[in-house]
Amino acid sequence: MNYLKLKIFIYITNIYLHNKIFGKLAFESILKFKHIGGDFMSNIFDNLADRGSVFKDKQFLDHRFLPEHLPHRDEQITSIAKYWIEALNNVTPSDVTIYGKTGTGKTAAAKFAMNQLKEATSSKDVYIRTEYIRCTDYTTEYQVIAKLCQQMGRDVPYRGWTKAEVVNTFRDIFKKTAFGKNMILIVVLDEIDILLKNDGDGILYTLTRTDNVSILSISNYVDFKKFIKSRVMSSFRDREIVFPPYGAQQLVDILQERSDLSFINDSLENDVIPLCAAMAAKEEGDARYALDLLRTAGELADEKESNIVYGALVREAKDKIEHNKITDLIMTLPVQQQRVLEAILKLTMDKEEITSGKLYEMYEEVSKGDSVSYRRIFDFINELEMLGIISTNTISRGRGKGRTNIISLQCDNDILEHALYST
DNA sequence: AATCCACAGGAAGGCACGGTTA
DNA sequence: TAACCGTGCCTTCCTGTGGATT
Repeated sequence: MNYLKLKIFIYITNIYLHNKIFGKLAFESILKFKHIGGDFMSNIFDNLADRGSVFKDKQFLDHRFLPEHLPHRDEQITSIAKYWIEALNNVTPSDVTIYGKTGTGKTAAAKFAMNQLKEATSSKDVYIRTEYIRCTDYTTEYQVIAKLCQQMGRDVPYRGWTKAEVVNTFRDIFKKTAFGKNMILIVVLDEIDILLKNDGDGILYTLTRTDNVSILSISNYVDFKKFIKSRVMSSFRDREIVFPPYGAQQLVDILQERSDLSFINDSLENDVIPLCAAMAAKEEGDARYALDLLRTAGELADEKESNIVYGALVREAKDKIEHNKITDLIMTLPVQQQRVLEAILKLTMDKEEITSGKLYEMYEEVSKGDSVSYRRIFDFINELEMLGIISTNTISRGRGKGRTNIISLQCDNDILEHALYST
């Protein structure tokens, strides 16, 4: 195992050095060439930039871009504001939970509300702080609290201290605030389900038991509360706000607004936006996906040196996005999980029905001695299912035949094969 | 209704690694 | 330096369970 890690390290080091040496050489030669050539050759970046584009400014199509106005989310934002308004009267607001599938504007709405609150605070005599934390980046209680301390100006190492020390440092912030006023802290925990699944409900226990802290949790799943034990649940009395998926017409409105900002006038054919909206509406009203489609279609138009975006490009963009999404996902998976996929792929090609037991046999064969336990593979299977690469169906075949999972691939064989063996 | 298989899946703990503190 | 601590990755051990068959 250590040997393997060493090998990977050497491999990465080689790539790094290779890039460093040859990358530098190539870069220098370009510089030199330009110097010698004078007017003969202009800068390569200018050349690329000079080529026509359907875009004015792509950044508005990024799902992270926060527009000044969020279409069709007024109701939800108002709900958040109704709870948070307490803070302006120097009362800690109640905890709020936001549910909704991906791309329903949860994060945008929360950030929007944060900004609005900040504006409202400036004219009032209160001290309110809002902190946003994405739980995919900070996956344990320790990390979240440490991050909160850091954002509020306390130097906390990201390892080495006990949990209690960090929590005490965090609580200490509330004791001495600069202005002699007590501070109200609103913590936005985005994708909290990941944190709870990973590290249990300790974070909620700590935060709910700290005075003047209000939590806004954002979750993709309605049932994330199953991770919260009753001792914590009793002090986490939250108000729930649901973000329904966008309908096709609502997506059209969103896309229209963004495309006016990002595309050159008249570069979109009439059917492009409705098509993106319809496709994304099928994907559970995912606005992020709709924006991706539109941007990728535009990029394809640039690639083909077309000065308009037309319907067929949207369909092409769809394939490209799917393909890239799966390939990226698989290539960044840990080695053992890739082996599980390899085993599933082999069994699929043999047209065998894949049960957990059979899969483990094949996995052991694939990994040639360097294998992990069955229990571990079982967790991998669940993780792969969460990622949507495979699907499982638990069935029971009765006396003498037992209960098992039937596993099947959810993505195209060829894409998987390509992604697995190209690394 | 009882039975029984092949697992599912929870709990707990080991270990290496990278960090801090005294 | 030794003694701690959090964390990711993994194993071991264990109990729970759906439903066709008996």
